[in-house]
Order: sequence, then C-alpha cells, then structure tokens
Amino acid sequence: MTTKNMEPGARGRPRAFDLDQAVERAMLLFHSRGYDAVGVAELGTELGIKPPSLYAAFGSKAGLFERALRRYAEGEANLFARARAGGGTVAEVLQRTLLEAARSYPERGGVAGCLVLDGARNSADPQARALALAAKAAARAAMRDVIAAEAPERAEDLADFMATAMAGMSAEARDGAGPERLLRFAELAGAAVRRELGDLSSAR
Amino acid sequence: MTTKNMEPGARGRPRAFDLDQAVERAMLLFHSRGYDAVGVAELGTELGIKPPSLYAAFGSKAGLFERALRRYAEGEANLFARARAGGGTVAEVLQRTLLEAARSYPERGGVAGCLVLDGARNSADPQARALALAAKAAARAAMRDVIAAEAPERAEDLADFMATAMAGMSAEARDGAGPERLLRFAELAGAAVRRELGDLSSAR
DNA sequence: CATATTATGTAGCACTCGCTACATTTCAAA
DNA sequence: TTTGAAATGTAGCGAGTGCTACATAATATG
Repeated sequence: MTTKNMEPGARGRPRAFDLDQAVERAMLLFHSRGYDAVGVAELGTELGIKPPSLYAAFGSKAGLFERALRRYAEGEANLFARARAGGGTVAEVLQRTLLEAARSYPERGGVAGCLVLDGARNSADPQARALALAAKAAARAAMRDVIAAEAPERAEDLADFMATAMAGMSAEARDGAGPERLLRFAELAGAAVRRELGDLSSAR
Repeated sequence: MTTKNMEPGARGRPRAFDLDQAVERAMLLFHSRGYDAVGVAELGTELGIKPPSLYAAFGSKAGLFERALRRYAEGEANLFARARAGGGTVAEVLQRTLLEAARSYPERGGVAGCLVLDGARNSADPQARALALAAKAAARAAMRDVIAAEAPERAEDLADFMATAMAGMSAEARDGAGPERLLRFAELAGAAVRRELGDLSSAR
C-alpha cells in the first residue's frame, strides 16, 4: 500500500499512513481550537487513522501534541528564527520579529495566534501545559541569547518584554484582531525595544 | 433554615444557599482553571449546591459563568475603573491601569491573570467564549471613551494597545510570571502610551 | 515455506461531561 | 388547613472522553 517512510531495516507490517502528514494535520487542529477541544476521535477521522494506530505511533494524545509542537517550533512559525535570518542589529531583529507576529497571527484558515503560546492554555492536562511551557521557554531562551551578544545586561528583561508582547498579540489574534491592529501594537512595542537598546533613531 | 436573601413577595421554598457567595466561589474556580476545566460536579461540591439547585438558580453552567464574569468586572478586578478613580490625565490613568495589572495578575491563591481575558480561552463552548469576549469589548469601550475625551483621534488605537498589553500580561501571569517581570513590561508599555499621548516627560 | 514483528480494524472499556425527571420538602397566600 | 409555588435530594440520562484488548493482516528474516 505504501512505501513512503520505511526505514531500511524495518520489520513487521508497514505503517499505512504518512507520519509527517498526520503530525501536520494534528498541528493545525490543535492550533485552531486548542489541545483539550480536539478529541482523539476527531484526530482519528481527520488524520485518517484509527485510535490503535494513533497510540502505536505517538503513545498518547499528549505525545502527538509534542510532535505537533516540535514541528511548529522548527518550521515557519518560528518567527524569531525567520527575523534573525534577515540579519541586522538586535533591535532590527526584534522589531522584525514583532512585525512578523503581527502579520502571521491573525486568523487564516481557522488558525490564529501562536500554538506554543495559546495551544494548551487552560488545558486540564498538566502534561500538555508543561509541553507548551517548555517550548515557550526554549523560544524565550533563544531570544535572550541573541540579545545577550549585543546587550548582555538587558537580555533577560528584553526577552521577557518580547515574550509578553507576543503573548498579547497571540491572545488578541485569537479574539479576532486583524493585522492592522496588531501592526500598530508591534510598531509601538518595537519602538520601545529600540529605545531600550539605545537606538535613538526611534524618536518620532 | 435561612432568611438571608429573601425578597418580600417570595413564594415557595426559600433558597438554602447564599447566591452571592456561590457566584463568588464559582468566579474563583473559573478564574483559577478556566471555564472548561471546571465541571458542574465540582462546582456543586465546592459551592455546596447540588446540580438541580444550580440549574434552578443559574439556568446553566454558562449562566453561572456569566454571573461570575459580571461580578468580576464590576468588582475590584476592574483595574481601569480603579485607576480612573485615582484621577489625573489620561496618560496617568492608563499608566496606572498597566501597573495595577502587573501587581494584581501574578498568581495568588491559585488565581492568576484576568478572568475576562483568559477565563474562556480555548473553551469548547461558544457561549462561554462569547460571554468573555463581550465583557472584554465592554472593558475596551470604557477605556476608549475615557481616552476619547482627551485625545479622540488616538482613542481607538490606544484602547487596542492597552487591550493587547493587558492580554500579554494576563497570559504571562498565567504562565507563572511574577510581579517584577510584569512591572517592567508595564513600565515600558506605559512609557509608550505616554509618548503616544504627547507626554514628553517620558524621555528617560 | 515458517516465524517473528509490527500495524490495523473492530469493539468497547471505565470514566466524566452537562444536564434533568421525579418525588419530596418548605414556604406564602387563600 | 388547604392550595400553589419554588427549591431540594436522589438518581441517572445520553453523549463524549482518552485509551486498550484482541484478533487479523502485512511485512522482513530464518
């Protein structure tokens, strides 16, 4: 039936579905409605997998969420990595990160905000909450380290500021905010960051 | 048994529990864990009410949530109303609102963040989400109207900025942020607001 | 071929969800 | 005292939750 993702020394019956594609679809579902609001039954039908296959492949619903989170954080959704790839000073990179958030957080195809920041919010499952918090901590640490290279004494505080600003934009986007509203916030927040980094060109 | 809250022309068997106290406890439960994560069974045991009494008094779980939201928004949790009572310019009121949020959002007794902003986030119940969004819209409108009296052309944008900043602080508080972290954000955000309102004394 | 290994489909587990039917209790009004 | 109204307690509804036992199917290796 399928020979897509078969490793050389694979024994036993081969998997009948595409693992990466399943993780991708699960990621979209978790992102659009949050961890708890997506049940394994729906995951099964939407991924074309039945419960036993899902549990054989991912261990648990939380295991699938972990895979989805990893895929999310390592892909295009890593706004800081994208902004960083554009080069420039730390101030420019942070400003671009905020603007990227303002452009990508608003609802598109039923998906809004950040999966890491809001995907497990209010979840009744401590494991899911812990996974999202860990991913968030990793993202914050990446920002802190980059900031520290240029302004070590401000790295922690600025990373916190960025985390809070992005959490605000993610929440607003989930509540229906469009790009214009978020962009205005991103510009004000970005100006505050530049000022904090001593970039005086931020004076309007 | 009880004659606490009985109206003059009340007929039938009197209510055996204190309605306000029940709403207060429900408010704390919803606030600490979110709407979906608190079940009717737990509400019953925690409020000392059994399901039929709960439904006779509030109509539904969402009806109780609505009462809890109203109590929250009309009480001490209305940070903007509190800041406004302190008088001063619009810039000062907004700055104080942000500082109040930074002081009151961090976890205390198992409760963190804002019930209106995060209490129904990711809820699977559209009614609960709508109630929280309506309460949020009302709070935003109150800020916009007060801003408009002094800076009408900036009222909408500044209200959006405030809403986004407070959503960010609420989310961070729910993720474990303490007052120090939030206060640093509030000060930067407040400086941005003052600058936007033309208060030049914000130059550091 | 036989055998071990892994995945799949059927069916259903124990549990929780929001909610309610029903009889009973407790009150005001007649 | 009777009547009507409203709240309460007992018990449980139908639906959904995450998850799994079990038999079967499909592959690599011997």
